Amino acid sequence: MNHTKTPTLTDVGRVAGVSRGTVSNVFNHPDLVRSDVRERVEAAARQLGYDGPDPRGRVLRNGKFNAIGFMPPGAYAIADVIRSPYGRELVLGVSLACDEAGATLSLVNGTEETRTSTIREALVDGFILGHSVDIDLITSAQRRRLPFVILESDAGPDINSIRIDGRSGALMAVGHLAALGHRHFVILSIRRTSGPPIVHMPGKGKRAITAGFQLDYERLDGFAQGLAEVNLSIDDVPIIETTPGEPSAGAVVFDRFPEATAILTMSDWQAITVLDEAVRRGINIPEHVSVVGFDGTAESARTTPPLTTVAHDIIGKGRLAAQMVNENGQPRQIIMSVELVVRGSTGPPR
Amino acid sequence: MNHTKTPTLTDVGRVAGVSRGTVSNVFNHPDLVRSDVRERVEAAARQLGYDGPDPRGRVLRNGKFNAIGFMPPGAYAIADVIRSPYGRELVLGVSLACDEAGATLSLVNGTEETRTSTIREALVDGFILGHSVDIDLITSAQRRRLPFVILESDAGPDINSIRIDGRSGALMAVGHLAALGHRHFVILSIRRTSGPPIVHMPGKGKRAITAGFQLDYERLDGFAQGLAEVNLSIDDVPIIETTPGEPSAGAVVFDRFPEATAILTMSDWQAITVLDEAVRRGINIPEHVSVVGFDGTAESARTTPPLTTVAHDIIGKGRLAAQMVNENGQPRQIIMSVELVVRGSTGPPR
DNA sequence: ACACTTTTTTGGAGCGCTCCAAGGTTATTC
DNA sequence: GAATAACCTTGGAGCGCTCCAAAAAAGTGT
Repeated sequence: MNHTKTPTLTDVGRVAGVSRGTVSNVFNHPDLVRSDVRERVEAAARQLGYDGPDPRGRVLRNGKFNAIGFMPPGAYAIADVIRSPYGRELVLGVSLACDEAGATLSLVNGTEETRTSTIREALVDGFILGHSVDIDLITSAQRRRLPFVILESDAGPDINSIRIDGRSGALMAVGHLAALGHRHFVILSIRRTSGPPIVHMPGKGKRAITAGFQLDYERLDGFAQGLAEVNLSIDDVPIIETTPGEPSAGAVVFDRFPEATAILTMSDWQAITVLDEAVRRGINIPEHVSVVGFDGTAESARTTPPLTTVAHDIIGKGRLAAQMVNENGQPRQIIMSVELVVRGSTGPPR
Repeated sequence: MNHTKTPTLTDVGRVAGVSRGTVSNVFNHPDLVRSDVRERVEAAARQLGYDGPDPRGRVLRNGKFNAIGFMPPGAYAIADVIRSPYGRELVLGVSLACDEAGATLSLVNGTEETRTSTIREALVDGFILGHSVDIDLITSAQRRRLPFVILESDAGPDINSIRIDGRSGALMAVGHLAALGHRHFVILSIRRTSGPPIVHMPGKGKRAITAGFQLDYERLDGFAQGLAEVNLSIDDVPIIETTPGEPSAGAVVFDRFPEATAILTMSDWQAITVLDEAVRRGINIPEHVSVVGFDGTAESARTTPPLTTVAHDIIGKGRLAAQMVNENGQPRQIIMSVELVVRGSTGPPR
């Protein structure tokens, strides 16, 4: 146990008989320093156990952290992001871009209350904010005068955002199923609060939205439009609001709506839990019921049967988000296209 | 675009007619400040667009980042960690502990060359180092005088480490298969460099280890011991060194070693790729061949059939690692127990 | 050996903050 | 209304560093 305080540039300089500035140069601009001096300094550093300039001082002086922060939306924690097939693919993309830029990726958590102070205090040069329009968060981020990008929300022309064309995706999903002949749908929408699935029986008006994000409304809109195109009304379709990954989602669908032949979801994860429940019950997919996922995660290709899903380039989205933060240019609003990937989980109705 | 420089505590103080220290108190110890003064300061802050003390100054003054760093081992990048079922579960555990401690989780990348400088410069109060015994990295971390934990490597009594009892796990895996009657094994060991699977035909001596980590040797040892207990020699067992996730692993096994009835792996991910290949070929598991995974990831329970695997509490390990870093107490070496979870991927030989 | 150029080294300034001892103010008590 | 206690505010010190203008040293040419 060594209780002397950790050495600083000045200490090393004293031992080596040079000034603080020279020691700094040895570590940051070695070519500026005569080689014998450099060696003397290095020897002194070694002797003192000095391992290079303390990042704290450097950060204050340079004004940069060389890190970008990723903050999950709403009530989600980083752990939820990692658990989710979509979330981890997104983070993967971000991490790739950080890697390329030589930056660190900080995963910052924030409960509802601490969120804004986290934004204020995070040691980052910019932020990626998960799909959230929380106005407080945005003003907080703006105050900090750091570049940031919002995912899956359009916050106006002054704010960087990247989102997918979820409405078209939803439309394509319905179109595909309708073309196969389906008339009996169930929609799994995303519950943004914690708790068991909420079943919204057919009925008029805005249902299924306890506290939705923009992407939820868009997809629901797309579903509605797609249904309208085949002379069905979303008002006649049951909507189940469920947390992705919630294992009981499938059970609710099969128990409550046995007549449904097609299940529309808003995430692959939801679709996967439905598939899991189908296996448990010996229900054949797609013979008995068709299932469509959303996002096109890597997992969607590996299920049995592989999932038909509305895919987009999640990794690319994460990567682009990180690049936008790093570049810190004019605000852009990017809408990424989606693609219906038809695989084995959809077929004609029974 | 506002080109005046960002305001500081002093600026706010000047506008509010109080000292820098009082402004600091308003943000950090509001209870110490008379309420009318506090309001005046808050008004001034609002007017100037000051959003609280700059973290840069705070960090230098306080000496803490309130963050811990996670660095993947060897040549792996953060992206690889997130891709791997094991890795992401580990990070999940770390993130849970960080969340509890109100700390940020920094995912720090480092190529072979930049690794040590990354350690030197990362804005963290401590590190979790992936399963690696790289001595340079350890000295680097020690130099920085920050607490750190190494996973899956014992680096001596002065260094925090957490590892599982992989040898016993491997032993149990072999024991289980032998008890079922298996005599024809193939081992999938982990290739730590990139590239296609390397097949090591039966033969004496240390095979299958291009550049192994401690955990690789331990598990191989456990396999050897288990085989010896049923009068088999690991020297007679083919060993295939393969990167987890490498999709061709299964093909190599089935093509080259059709006589094998039991496949031992060192990770669930490897086992899962074998299962995938079996599906592709119409090979029934476990009727035709038994497969054992390693680690007991969440994924292992969801395969078809569910995977028999040597499980341990990965999330708990990540969480504990983060706690050890945060607590910064006496160095400890922790060995976590493993458990053989028998599921559907193992059965009697054909 | 001197003037001049080039290469190295120096140390002050300042990044923005929090701590803390000391001084100032207000409230309470007798 | 003075003495005492409780509460607030102040501003110097210092965290460790990098930048930069200027000084010093080394090199070059005549």
